[in-house]
Amino acid sequence: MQYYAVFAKYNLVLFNFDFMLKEERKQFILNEVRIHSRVLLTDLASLLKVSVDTVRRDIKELDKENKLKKVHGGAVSLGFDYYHIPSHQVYSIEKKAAIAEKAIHLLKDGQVILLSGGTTNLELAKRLPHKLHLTCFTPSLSIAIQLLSKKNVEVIFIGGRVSKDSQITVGGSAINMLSEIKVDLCFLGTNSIHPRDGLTEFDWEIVQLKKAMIHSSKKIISPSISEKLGSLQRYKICGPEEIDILITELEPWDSKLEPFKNLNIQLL
Amino acid sequence: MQYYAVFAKYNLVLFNFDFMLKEERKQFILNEVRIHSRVLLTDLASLLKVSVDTVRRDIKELDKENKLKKVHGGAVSLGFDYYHIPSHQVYSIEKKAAIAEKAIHLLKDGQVILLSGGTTNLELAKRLPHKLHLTCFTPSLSIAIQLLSKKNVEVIFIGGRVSKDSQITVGGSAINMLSEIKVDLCFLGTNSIHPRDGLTEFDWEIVQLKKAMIHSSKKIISPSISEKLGSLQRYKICGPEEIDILITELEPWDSKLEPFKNLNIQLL
DNA sequence: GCAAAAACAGCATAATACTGCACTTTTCAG
DNA sequence: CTGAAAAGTGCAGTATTATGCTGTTTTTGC
Repeated sequence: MQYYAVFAKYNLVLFNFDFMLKEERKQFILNEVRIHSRVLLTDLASLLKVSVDTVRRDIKELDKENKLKKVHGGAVSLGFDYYHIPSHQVYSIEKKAAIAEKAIHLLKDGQVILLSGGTTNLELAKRLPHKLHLTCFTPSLSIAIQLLSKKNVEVIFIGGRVSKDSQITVGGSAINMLSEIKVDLCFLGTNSIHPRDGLTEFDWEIVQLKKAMIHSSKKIISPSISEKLGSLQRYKICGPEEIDILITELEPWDSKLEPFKNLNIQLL
Repeated sequence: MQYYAVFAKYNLVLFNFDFMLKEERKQFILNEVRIHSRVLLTDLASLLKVSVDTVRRDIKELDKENKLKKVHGGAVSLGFDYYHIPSHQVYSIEKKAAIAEKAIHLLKDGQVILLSGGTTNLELAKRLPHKLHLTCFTPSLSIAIQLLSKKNVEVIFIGGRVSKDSQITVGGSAINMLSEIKVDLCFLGTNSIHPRDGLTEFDWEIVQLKKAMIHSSKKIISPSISEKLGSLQRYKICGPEEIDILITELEPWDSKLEPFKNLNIQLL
C-alpha cells in the first residue's frame, strides 16, 4: 500500500463523501489507472471501501467503454507499455522493484541523469533515497510528480507535446531540448530488448524520443524484466552495442541472460 | 440532525421563499452540480423540501437539456470526467469553481491558450467541456495531467526546472520556450491584484515566468477570487493596463470591483 | 499437478427508477 | 370573474439497478 502513499492525501479527501455514486467510483478508478498505469482490484476495493466484486463490475464496464484494459487481478491503462504485453506482467511489481533497487546502487551524489517513462523507472523514482542529491531530466509526467517529493532531487521536465497514451512528452520540441544536454546516465525503459537487434518499440514517436535520449547520455542503462528479454517490436531504437548496462531482476549468471553475454554489456 | 449535516454540506441561499418555482429549483440544482460536481437525489429532495420524484423529474429534464448528466442515485456535472483532486484542501474551492465556469465561456473551438498554475486554473482544466477542441500550453504538472483526460485538448508542456513549492516549471528554459509562441488567451492565475500596481508575486522566479507568459499571449485574463483584490506582494509582474479581462466570483457590478472600473479592464 | 488467488454465476436485499393516477395550482380564453 | 385545460406534485405499486455474499470454476505461479 506504499504504492498509494504519495497520493494518500487525495484519497483522504475523497472519503468525506458518505456515499459515492457509481460514476464517481469509476472516475476514481480511471484516475488511479492514469496515474499509476496499473491498479489491483484488491487495492481499489479497500481504497473505495466496497467489495471486490463491485470494483470488478466497475472495471468490466470501463473496459467495455474502452477507458482501460481489464486484466487478471486488476486493470492497466490503455496504450501504455503494457498494451500488447501478456497480462501476467502486471504482476511484475516485485521484479521491477528489485531492478530499481539494483539501479539505485549505480547512482552517486551530484550526478545528472535522464529517466524515460515506464513503470520500472517509476519504481526507481519512488525508491530514490531522500538523501541522494541528483539532477533528473524526464519526459514523464508521473515520474516528475514522483520526483517532486524527493527533497534533494532537482527535477527538470522535458517539455513538448504530451502523448495521451503514454503520458510522456514527444515530438520535436522535446527532442530539441534533449539535444542541448549531455547527462551522466540514462535509464532507458523499454518494451523489448534483443541480443541481435537491441532495443525496439512499437510507437514511432517514442522511438524518436528514445533515440534522442541515447544521444544525450554518456552511459545507457536498460532496466528490463526478464520477460522482455529476446522480444522484438516493429521499430528499432538502437543496437545492443549502445547499451552499457542491462539490469534485470535475475542474478547475472542466470541462463536466461546467456545470449547477452559477450556483447560488451555489463549485466546486473 | 441529518438536516443540519446536509445543510452544512451544501450552501443554501434560496430559502427565503416558502415555495419554489420549478425553474428556481432547476437553477438551484444546476448550481449545486456546478459547485460540487455531483449531487444525490435524496439530498436535493430534503434541501428543497420536495419529494424525490419531483427532483428526479427535474433532473430528467435538465439531463434532456444537456445541462448535467443523470446517473443512478443523482447527477454529475457534464465535465465530470476528471481527476479527483481534493477540493477540501483547496482554499475557496467554490468561488474558484464559479470563476472557472465563467472562464469556460470565453473559450472557442480551435483556440490556443496558455494556463499558468494555481488552483483556479486547475479547476478550469477540470471543467473544460469534452467536446471543446483546444491547444493548451502549461507549465503546471497537475494541470497537464488533468488535461490529459480531455480527448480534444492537445497538451503541450512547458519544460524546464520544476519548482518543488509551486509544482510548475520555472527558469530560463521555460521562458525560452515561451518566447517561441504566441497564443490567443492566457489565463494568468495570480496571488495579488491591485488597481494601481497590477499583478504582483512573492516568488521572483515565478514573476519571470509570468512576465514571459504575458509576452506570449494576445489577451490576458486574470481569474481572481475577491479576497485577492487590492492585495500586494513584493515583486511586480505587470501593471493593470496589461490585463484584458478580470474574472471574479462576484457579479460585475459588485462594489468590491469599484476600484477596477475605468481601467479598461473587462469585468466578468 | 497443486494450492492460492481471481473470476464468475446466481441469489438476496436494499435502494432507486418508472408508471399511472389523484389531487392541487396555474393559465387563459370567454 | 369563471371554468376548463394544462402543468406540477406526491403517492403507491411495480420494475430495475446496485451491491455484497456464497459456492463453483478458471487462472496463475510454483
